[in-house]
Amino acid sequence: MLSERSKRVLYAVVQSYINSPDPVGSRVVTKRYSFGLSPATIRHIMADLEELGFLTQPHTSAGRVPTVMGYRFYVDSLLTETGHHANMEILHGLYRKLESLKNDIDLLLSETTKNLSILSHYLGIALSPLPDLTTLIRVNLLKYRADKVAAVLFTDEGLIKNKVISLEADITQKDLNRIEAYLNAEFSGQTFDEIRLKVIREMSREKMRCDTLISKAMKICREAITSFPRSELFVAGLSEVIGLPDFADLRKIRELSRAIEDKHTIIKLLDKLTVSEGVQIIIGSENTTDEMRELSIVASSCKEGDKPIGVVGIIGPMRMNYARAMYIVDNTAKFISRMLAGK
Amino acid sequence: MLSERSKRVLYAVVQSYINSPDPVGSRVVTKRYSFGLSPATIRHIMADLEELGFLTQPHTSAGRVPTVMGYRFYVDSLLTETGHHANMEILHGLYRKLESLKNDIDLLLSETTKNLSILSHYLGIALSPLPDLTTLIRVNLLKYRADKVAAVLFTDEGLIKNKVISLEADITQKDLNRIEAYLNAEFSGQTFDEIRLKVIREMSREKMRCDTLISKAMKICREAITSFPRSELFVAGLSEVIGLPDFADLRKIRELSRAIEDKHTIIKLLDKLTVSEGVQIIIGSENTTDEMRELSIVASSCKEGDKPIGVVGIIGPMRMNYARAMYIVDNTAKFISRMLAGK
DNA sequence: TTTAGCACTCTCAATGGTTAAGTGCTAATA
DNA sequence: TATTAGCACTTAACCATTGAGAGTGCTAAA
Repeated sequence: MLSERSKRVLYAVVQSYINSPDPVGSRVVTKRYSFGLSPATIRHIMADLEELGFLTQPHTSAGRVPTVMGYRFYVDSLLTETGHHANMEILHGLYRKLESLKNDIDLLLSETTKNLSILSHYLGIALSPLPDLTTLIRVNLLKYRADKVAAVLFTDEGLIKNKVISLEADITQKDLNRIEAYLNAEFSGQTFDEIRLKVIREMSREKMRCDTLISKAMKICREAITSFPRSELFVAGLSEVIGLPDFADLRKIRELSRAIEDKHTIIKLLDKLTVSEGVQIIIGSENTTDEMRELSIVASSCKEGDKPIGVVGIIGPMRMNYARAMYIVDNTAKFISRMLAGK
Repeated sequence: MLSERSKRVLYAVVQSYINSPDPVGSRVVTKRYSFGLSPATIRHIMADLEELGFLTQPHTSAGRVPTVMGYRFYVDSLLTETGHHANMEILHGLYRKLESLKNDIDLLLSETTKNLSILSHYLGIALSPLPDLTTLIRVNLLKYRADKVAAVLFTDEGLIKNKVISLEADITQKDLNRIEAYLNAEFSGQTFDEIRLKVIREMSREKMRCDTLISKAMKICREAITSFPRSELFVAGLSEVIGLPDFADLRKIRELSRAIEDKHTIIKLLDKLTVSEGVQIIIGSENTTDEMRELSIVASSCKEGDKPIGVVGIIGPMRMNYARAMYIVDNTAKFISRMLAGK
């Protein structure tokens, strides 16, 4: 439907615009990219591309700028290309430093976002896995002061969380040990989601039987699990983004920083990407979220074996260096996956 | 040295400028504040105040704006005033919601920063206490996978931290229990600082004796303690600050967000305030830090009894509503102190 | 099908004039 | 002597105008 020549022109326009934020006119296309055609011809082609929805002009006498469709075309043709062998030794240098954080996923992800933002000059983001899908390996209950218990939850992701639980009544460590054994027997190996359900069911039944030990166990379990932090979002590099010509407007920065503070919006977006394979790209209004309609996301999920372990990515302007971003995100995700696989 | 009349004028100028960001001229002073003097006289006084360094003009034909000295005068006279009884029921409403977080200081502080920024429309900040001064209550070591140990550290601040430690050799839970008992006997009740020192001394001695159990214990202890997170900084409300007329300039926002990302700068500043009593105010370049030379800090430390538990505060422009900020920070600090005291 | 030529449109930067605010100074006043 | 009125001066901010420059679409010729 699109002639080979039109494609080449479109590609050139997008690339030129990504390189510098000036609307690109017919002249620069002929000059910088050797088509062997005059500006007039290019104009014709560009007019066609505009009619088809790939380009727009900010105003009548300006050059053209890609639309979401235009970026999408560009990105899709990037995806079919064979891997970019840009030389980024820095990347490996940076990630080598992270090896020592293997044991602390939160810290690992938070450092990773910093790396992402340093490398890309955009916003680095990372989402730790949804607790629903992580499975519990073991619980340990430790008495802490008279009426408080620290529950230590071990999960299959190397993630360990603790939570202090207040009890009305005093409790002995011995009782705790029995509760602990019971909880482990009952719930270990199951996902948090399953456990949540079971606890709710059990609790409604327990009311009748009134077996204090088990009901206490359930109470502790519920406290520990319901308060288990939702999947956590790490963000870094806002200062990189401020200063980009695309964010010259204060309002845009404000919107972005609000989105970062909300976290909710971004988490929902990334959540969808947890399961998908490879680098995912969402361009501008492809995003249904309103705050994101002028931003693009390049993200990839990390896996430990088959299990999704989190999402890492970059948020930047639509006019993003997609090739570079994809390269960075892809390698980062692979690096983390490999590291967590223990290799 | 400053006549009573001059003081009143200076106070009026600062207050007027805080209320709206226009340089204040002699006319508005006479109009809004009833001095019973003509603009000409006020001009004389303001010229004197400028010569003394309390005021400046942005340009020849503009009104006057307070200097750091001017703000300092204003704030100092605020401090001598009796408490402001502004009615802020919202404040108490907000903080009631935090009661449930008593058991998780990190979460508590992070929510507090949000409250601070909502209430003040400036940047809310909170610093968790320096680990050097917190004392260890107990250690528990839990085996986790074959060659990994989870160390759970209980401190006197309700703060519980865990840390996964990788060992070269396999170890049984039984050995762990003995190590645990040893560590508790040796170190419980001491500050992290003291423990750090002891461990270092012990380790150099251990090399000779080569008692594997103790040397293992020391290794674990060092790992667990040295990696104990430094005092953590929580920040919220950047989007509140963007949009303030004082931050119309993109560069300022960029500087601020860089300072937030660094954390280091702000931590160092707040650290000094940990020990001091009551609300502390640092205005603009009173700050030796360069990034902060156009910002003011209003902060107060929280105490549990005598023990400093952290610092909460607000960062905003020099042209800050100090009275309000002081009120908010003071009450927040007191609220948290009270809550942690168990009342 | 491509291209040269041309009139048209629009932004951007510079210009200049006007207004309004606020000052400092001087001289008169209480 | 302290205060005030009056006045000339300075400056930023606003507005309209202008011209340059860039890029377009259209038409007609190659």
